[in-house]
Order: sequence, then C-alpha cells, then structure tokens
Amino acid sequence: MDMTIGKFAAAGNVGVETIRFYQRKGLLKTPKRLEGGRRYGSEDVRRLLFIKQAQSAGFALEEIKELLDLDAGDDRERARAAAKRRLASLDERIAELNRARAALERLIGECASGKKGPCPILASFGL
Amino acid sequence: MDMTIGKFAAAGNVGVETIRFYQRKGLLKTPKRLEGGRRYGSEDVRRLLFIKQAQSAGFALEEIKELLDLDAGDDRERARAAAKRRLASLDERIAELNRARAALERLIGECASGKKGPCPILASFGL
DNA sequence: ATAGGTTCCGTACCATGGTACGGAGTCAAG
DNA sequence: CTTGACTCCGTACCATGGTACGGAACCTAT
Repeated sequence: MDMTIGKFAAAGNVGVETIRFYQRKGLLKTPKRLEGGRRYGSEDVRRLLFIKQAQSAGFALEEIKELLDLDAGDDRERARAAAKRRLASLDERIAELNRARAALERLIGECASGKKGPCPILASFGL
Repeated sequence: MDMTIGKFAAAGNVGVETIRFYQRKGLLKTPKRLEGGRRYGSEDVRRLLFIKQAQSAGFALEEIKELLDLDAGDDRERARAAAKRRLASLDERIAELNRARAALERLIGECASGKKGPCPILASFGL
C-alpha cells in the first residue's frame, strides 16, 4: 500500500518526472520525507488516476486542480456550479466535434467513387 | 476582393501575427510582393476559415496542413484514407468526451440536495 | 512633403504539459 | 563495503500555438 515515487508513477502509467511536475503544479501533494524518502499510498493513486481521466476528458490541469480542491472542500454549491460550467463547455465542445465529424463524413462520401479531380475538402466543410 | 494582410487577418478574425505564423508553418502561402506590398484574395480567406474550422474541430495545425495539401492534390484515395483516419480518432475523442459528460452529470446529481459533506467528485468519475 | 498608419521581417517571449540532465544522497544485495 | 538502482532537486529543454517588439520601408491623406 506504500510505494516510492517510481512505483507510484508506474501505477498511474506516467513518468516520475510527471509526478514531480504535478506536485509543482499543486495537483498532487508532496508527502513528508520519512525513513528512506517519500511514500505514496492508494489515495494518491486514486488522485493520479482522476487527473488522467479528467485530462483525457479534455480538462486542463488548472481545471483539474479546481475539481480536486472542490472534492477536498465541502462547499457543495460551489462544486455543483463548477461542474455545471464544465458540463456546458463540454457540451459545446462535443457539438463542435460532431459538426466536424459530419463534415468529414461528407468529405469521405464526396471523395469516393471514380470521379476525377481533387477531393473537395474545404467544400466539405461548407467553404 | 484584394486586401492587405491587415484586412485579411480581420476577415478571419485573427491577428496579423497569426497570419504570418501560418505562413511560416506552410498553412498559408505568402503572396508575391507587388505594387505596394502583398495582397490576399477570397481564396486565401476560404483557406483561413477552413483552418479555423478544422482547428476548432480538434485538428492540430500539422493535420490541417495535411488536409490542405490533400485538397490541393488530386489523389482521391489518399485523401479518403486520411479523412477516414481522422474520422476514427474524432469518434474516439467524442466517445471520451461523452464519458466525461456522464461523469459530470452524475456528479451534479450526487452533489445536489441538502446532503452534507464534500462532493464526491472523484467517486463520480468511478474512482 | 511630412505625419500617421500599415506592412515587413527577424527575433524574442508567453502558456501549457511535460521530458531530460546532472549531481548528490540513500538503500539493498552481493 | 562497494556497486547499482533509485530518489531528490534544480534547472534546462522540447513541441504547440501563438503574441509582442522594434526598426525600416512604404502608402495615404492633408
């Protein structure tokens, strides 16, 4: 349950340097030095995995920090409000990506068949 | 129909420096200097708008360059293949964002009501 | 023709999210 | 008790996508 930074990083599938980077940024805490260096536990791993998940969900490290702080605190209203803001911008992002998806599908269709000439990539994007 | 770099940048709602940056990166061409400097036309604006759209659709500048090159060329099969690759990664991205969306919604629900204590942000993400 | 606004160009700087490097200390096994 | 692996720490460097700066040239209106 207790591990050195190397194992910890491996547990989150990131590099040791990344852990230190997150510590500098305040996303992870730097445990006290004790008998033979700093030790990390499963709470830390949980936090690290959250960072990775949130990140792949499109959150910036600053935003993830905000979420982590809210999780630690107990102001439900603030947390709820922040989550709603994130949800709104996430929805916007998803809509954008779906528009691009439609354009790409259109492109693949128009680019198909034996027609000669260039693929109308820009045209597929409505331009 | 002909404009200076300032108008051109304004037409795409970007800064003059951004135009020059795109030129350095090969995303936009640098027109020949003629009578009183370089001039830009509606084809350039179209290209610029495409860059912006593709960008907001999550494409990196390098990828956009690839798309622009394909649009210029006439290898339909290559263009089609590239579009399919992009479509696949776009779908993955969209799925990821939807997972995050679900987590946020769960969070907002669990964070609601008058319950005391901290919001289970990490828990909402399944951690 | 002179002032003010643009343009041109190189170079430097910024934020984000890391990655690498080098030296010193520590720990465990042979 | 020495070797090798790992840790700690500061600092430097990297890519991406720009943004800013400063001097020189040039364009336009008065």
